[in-house]
Amino acid sequence: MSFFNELHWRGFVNQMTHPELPDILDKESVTLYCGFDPTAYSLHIGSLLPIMGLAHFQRAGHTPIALVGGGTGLIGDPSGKAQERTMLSREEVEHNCEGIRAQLERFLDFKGSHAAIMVNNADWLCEVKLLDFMRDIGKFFSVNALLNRDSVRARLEDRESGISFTEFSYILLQAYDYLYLNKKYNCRLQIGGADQWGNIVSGMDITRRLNNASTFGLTFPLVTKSDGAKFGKSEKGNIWLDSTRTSPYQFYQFWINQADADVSRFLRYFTFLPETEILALDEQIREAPQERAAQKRLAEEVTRLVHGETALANAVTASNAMFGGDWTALDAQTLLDVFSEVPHTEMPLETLQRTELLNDLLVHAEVFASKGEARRLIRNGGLYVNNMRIEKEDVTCNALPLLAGNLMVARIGKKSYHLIRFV
RNA sequence: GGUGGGAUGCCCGAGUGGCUAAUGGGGACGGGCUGUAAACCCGUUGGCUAGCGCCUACGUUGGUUCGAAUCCAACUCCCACCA
Repeated sequence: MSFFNELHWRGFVNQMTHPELPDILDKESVTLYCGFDPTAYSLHIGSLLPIMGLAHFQRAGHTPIALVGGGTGLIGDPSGKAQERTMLSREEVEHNCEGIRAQLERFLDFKGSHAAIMVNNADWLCEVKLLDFMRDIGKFFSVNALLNRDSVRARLEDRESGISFTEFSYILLQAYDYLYLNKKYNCRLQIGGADQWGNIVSGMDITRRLNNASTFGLTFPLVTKSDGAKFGKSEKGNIWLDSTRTSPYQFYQFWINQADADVSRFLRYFTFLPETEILALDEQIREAPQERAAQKRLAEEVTRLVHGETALANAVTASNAMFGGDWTALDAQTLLDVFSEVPHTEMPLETLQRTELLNDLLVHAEVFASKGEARRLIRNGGLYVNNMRIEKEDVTCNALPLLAGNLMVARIGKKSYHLIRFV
């Protein structure tokens, strides 16, 4: 399969600027770039598709440039944003850049003949002189055209939020990036999410005029879910790539829980598995959906890619223990490992001895916000301690044996665990 | 600036003197079924209490009344129409 056909088959192609782009990509080695906003210290899985995109290009012999938006991040891209954003301080942006730069480095190969390049647009955007910029770049942008852009027009029509000149001018900066990278690295392709189309086209336009170079653009689709909910969010918030924000266990669980209707698409997007293997997994989902072979494989591949082999192994062990396995006989260290992901309270052993009712203890450990809540849950049959369902509301603490001498594991419902450790 | 309307529990939204911790819907949580799914069914959804019950709550502050989310007054904020 040709490289472009593979991209297409995987569903990476939303729009492209030239119909001849597939040919060029199959015949020549191209330098391309994709930008990442430093809105936080970590990327979340919304950035995973463009990252995979860059990696695919590199594997096919093209040279990827990962651009960290240290300059544009000071302004803020209005694309797809209903409201003016709060500006981040220079220090925050700089700090965020360091974080996402370190993450991006894990996905690309910075050695070899098509070594990836990492750049930060603060390096050139911060050097540009205002009047030069307005004369050299601004002259080529028609305000009439800018006003017609979706991202701008939506904000103009909404009198409540409006748009500041700062965000209005954002597109010029991103266009300038393309111009700069074209000149310096002969970068000829920009890729990005579907919302980046306008920014990409503007960059191509200015590059054609000023560098007299013909360049290309390609966008990826917006990742959607079959139930209409936003991809990449759990009830607890964003799924981050940083293991301190979203633990490898939670990350693994996020993928395990994807719907049958989505998993095939996500395997194409977020793994490097070859077509034959993905088609085989599609088949298994049809034949034996209850096995969830595709979800397991998806979770395994993506967790390994983002967090590495060891973290994956731990996530799998913890998952197996929490869903089905009998962990009550495990020794203290293994228990602590398995439950290292779950909320966890330490309290003195004497608190246990002084507290009579289990309810009071669990409220004390902040497993429940109030005794009423605890009672309600027990009444509904949703509380388990050390893997045993609590049947009565007035169970006393001393009726329950501790695990490994000093541990108590409370479970609410099927999935929510809390570890209490007595010291 | 003028005139009208509104503010209720996580959200929407009923209630217009006692039967109202407050109908209903959504969401959330739990149970059942199942595949750690979807759909569906059931339950729970202010605090303390084993329970009787007690306390706190209907924008804020006062008032009328045996009794107020409900009536009155002032204040704060929102919305609509007019200028």
